[in-house]
Amino acid sequence: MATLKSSANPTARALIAWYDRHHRKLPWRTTPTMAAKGLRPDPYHVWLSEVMLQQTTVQAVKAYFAKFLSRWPTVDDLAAAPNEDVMAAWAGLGYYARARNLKKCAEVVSGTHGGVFPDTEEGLRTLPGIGDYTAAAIAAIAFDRQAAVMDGNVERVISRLHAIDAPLPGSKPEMKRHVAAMTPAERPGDFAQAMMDLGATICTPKRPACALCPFRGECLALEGDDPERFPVKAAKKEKPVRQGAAFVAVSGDGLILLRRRPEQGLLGGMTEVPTTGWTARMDGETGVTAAPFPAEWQPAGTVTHVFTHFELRLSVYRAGPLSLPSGVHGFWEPVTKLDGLALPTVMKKAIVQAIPNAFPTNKG
DNA sequence: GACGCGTGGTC
DNA sequence: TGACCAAGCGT
Repeated sequence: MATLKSSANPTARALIAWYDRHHRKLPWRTTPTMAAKGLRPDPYHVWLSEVMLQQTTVQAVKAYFAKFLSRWPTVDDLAAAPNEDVMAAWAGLGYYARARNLKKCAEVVSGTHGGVFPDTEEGLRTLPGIGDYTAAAIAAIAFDRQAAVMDGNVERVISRLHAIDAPLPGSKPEMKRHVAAMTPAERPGDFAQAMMDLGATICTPKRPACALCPFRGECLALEGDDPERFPVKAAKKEKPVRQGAAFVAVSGDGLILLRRRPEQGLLGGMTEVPTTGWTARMDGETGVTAAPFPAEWQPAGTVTHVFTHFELRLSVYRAGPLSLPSGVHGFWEPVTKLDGLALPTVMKKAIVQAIPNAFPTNKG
């Protein structure tokens, strides 16, 4: 793993030297040694990991990455998979539009590009679910392109390095210019991953380990003695509380009533138990009177779940064992086979509230 | 440019 | 313990 040529800027050289010693070993990566020899990671692996990592921690992604690769070893396999299988495999990871776009993207790459990913930032940028960050990351990491990669980690590093007082997201273009100016022609993929590793392990949001940082001699935020002040961000809005009811109906032979949510919007395309609308106030029609069918609905407690932009308090009602009512919208599934379904976490919570042992393999 | 969009970990 | 945050994207 040769250090960068002296023609590269000294900041990038210092970072790459740090990365060669301290890089994280992750399942979707090749080592710097391999990268330096020109060995590239599989673009399918890079793409899959990058999409999963959007707003999601490395720890949470690892198991999902392994499961997807095991089940769909190539982009063609994923393209050929049923939507429902992909949504079920993604269940629990959140931001389900990513899974819908993942499937669409696989279909385009497999059907239109012969199973080969575009090898430029511009080409990648046209694919579903691939935005500015992901296009640059795949281009740099998988195809050795000199692309400026900027995610939340990089924003933090850059904002501190230059002590940028202007708040995000307005300051993004300025930061992007700094990243582009730093990015070397040699090993741009390792440079990008090094910036992100630095942000994740040294230049952390709280209590950064500045003494160990390869930029400690040139960091303006450290010089100003308060690195934690950066990045400056616009104030965020407070989260409203919404309320609703969820109905867990179980038949005499152990079937539970489920529905599929609309493709668009919150939890789009995922499976749910019947619920009322989720509104600011619990009034009139939003209570037990809005059950999917008449039955002796018993209160089973409440579940609280925090989404990105609101907090949900669900009153859970249970009915059963009962004989299957007719004319009910939805489908009935064995309570013993819920694990294979596309149930988002909030719905698992509601089901567990009514049926404590519904997911015996999970904590509960 | 602002908003909608999940979840689990951390302190 | 509640607030913050994590390899953002689409509209």
